[in-house]
Amino acid sequence: MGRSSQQQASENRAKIVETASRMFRELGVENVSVSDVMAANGMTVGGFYKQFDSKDALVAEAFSLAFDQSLDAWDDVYQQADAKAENRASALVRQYLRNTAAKRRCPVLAFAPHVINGGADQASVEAYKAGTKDLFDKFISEMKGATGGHATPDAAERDSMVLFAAMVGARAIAQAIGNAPWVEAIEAAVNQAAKQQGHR
Amino acid sequence: MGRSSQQQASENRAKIVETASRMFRELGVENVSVSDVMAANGMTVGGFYKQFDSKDALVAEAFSLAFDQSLDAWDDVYQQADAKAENRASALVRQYLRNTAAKRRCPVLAFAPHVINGGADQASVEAYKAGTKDLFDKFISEMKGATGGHATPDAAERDSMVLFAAMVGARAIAQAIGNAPWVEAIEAAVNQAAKQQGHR
DNA sequence: TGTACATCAGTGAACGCGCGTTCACTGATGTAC
DNA sequence: TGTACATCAGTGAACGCGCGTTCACTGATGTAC
Repeated sequence: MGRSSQQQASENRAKIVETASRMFRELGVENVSVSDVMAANGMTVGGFYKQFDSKDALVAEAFSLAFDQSLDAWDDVYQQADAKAENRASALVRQYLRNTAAKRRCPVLAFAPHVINGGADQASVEAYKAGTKDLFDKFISEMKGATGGHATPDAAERDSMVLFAAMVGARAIAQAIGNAPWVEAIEAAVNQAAKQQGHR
Repeated sequence: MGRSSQQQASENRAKIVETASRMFRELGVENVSVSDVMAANGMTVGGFYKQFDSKDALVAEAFSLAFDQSLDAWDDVYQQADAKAENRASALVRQYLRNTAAKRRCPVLAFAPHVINGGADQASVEAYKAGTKDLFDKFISEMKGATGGHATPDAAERDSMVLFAAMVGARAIAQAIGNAPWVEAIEAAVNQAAKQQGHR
């Protein structure tokens, strides 16, 4: 096991970021060690520091990747909704709430503990803030297309913001509580609100 | 420093739970060590295990206390709203979103990382689930008093659930992002929705 | 193109650190007479 | 009530463990001639 080629090293580096992004989303940053990430790629821990300055540096890159993937996933949902001539708000909310795959957890929620509790360095915090705002903007701007029956454009935008907060909140509660009738009722209510908002 | 009296020991135990509950809410369970809690009470770590079986046992008691305190705080908000003949939904949502004191963080959000990531034992998880459902029930049942202009009672209850999710989601985002215009816009939108829902 | 050497991606043991927990000990409190 | 002894709340050092990071080392890769 001597030196790897530059191309191989570059591929390994990219795989490490992808693996870390997935594991951080699934288990939380604090519950995934550098050794865990390296082992998941069939490598040992020492080599990590040839590619990254620190775990913090990996976290920042993993955050950015996760938000990019989420933005792409939202695009896909919108396109599928358009293809079926379906309400975009309803499709996105339904997909967001239905998504129980741990690997695809919403980065806004999955990374929040690391950001809130001061464990994240400046670059990671900025990646988190930028990524969260990008998702919010995508949600709000797409919702604007469905303002038809609203009293005013301002009212439509306010309703979109409430729906965004409700979508995130419902998912946060569902993740923490798990399957329970009252949680499913919240999810159903948010889905219903998304459906109605699109039709107004 | 020999043996303390039974009364003193009992008071110390209660203070430890109170301190732990406050620190867990403020900093997160994972970021507060048993030593931290004991030091905050002017004690050393060894004595902890004369009063508790484990950190997990303390966590479960601290969770229950935090939810009890939140329920009491919500009662206070309702009573103050009633005294001013103010909309209960609006008063609670405004207070919930305005509350930036770290010591009084919403336990639903503050404890979620510990529960979601598998760090919590069974007793703690059950205390969390029960406490969260209690807060939800208090919110929904009080909101039912304001169903006046709704199409159906079902629609009113659905709107209450959406508002609860939006309130929690808005607070989660605000805690993670901090002060930003778009976050304040979300909070304003949720406050507005609470005001309108009460009047319908 | 072939050769000699420098480079450096990856290895795996070791470091310091903080954590939850244990333990021998202390001495004031509680109890039996 | 007073005395002798057992109890046990709290002390503070120590344990094992996993973490992020460092380091001497390996040997295939990259480069200079």
